[in-house]
Amino acid sequence: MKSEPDVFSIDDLERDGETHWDGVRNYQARSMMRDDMKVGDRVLFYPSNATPPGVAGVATVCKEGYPDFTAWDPEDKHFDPKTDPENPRWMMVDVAFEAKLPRFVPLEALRGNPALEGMALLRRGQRLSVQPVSREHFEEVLRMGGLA
DNA sequence: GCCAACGTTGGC
DNA sequence: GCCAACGTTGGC
Repeated sequence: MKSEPDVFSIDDLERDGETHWDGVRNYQARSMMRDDMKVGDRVLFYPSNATPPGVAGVATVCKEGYPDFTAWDPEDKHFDPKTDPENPRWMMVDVAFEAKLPRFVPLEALRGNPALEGMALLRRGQRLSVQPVSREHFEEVLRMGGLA
């Protein structure tokens, strides 16, 4: 899962313990949070638009897909006037802090590791803020970061 | 700041 | 349903 560090960083997650992953307004990402993510699933926390971008830590899903109520709040940056509270369009999950990686793993290092070939994050033009990661790739990233 | 990639919108 | 215009993402 990607987050811009100016908006919400791994340190913010560590401080808060857990958070609503609100504000996602992309159907593919919405569907993954709604359909695929289960309590206990582990998440790589990726600061995007960072210098450098990369994987900073690990979180776990602690609440499964439910309506992103910020979509109905006209004051919210991600307000969507077209979503119907009776039939919510945007969903989110809650995630809990697990760990910071002892060593931050920059995007450049991910790209340089042949074991990560095929990872969705490394595809050209990949903009999805929520993406699947295979077990093998996940464990490889943890190894690179000095965990497990 | 640039720009490639890609999603969304809206006229037809 | 097509597709041009436009907006956003995000690495560099």
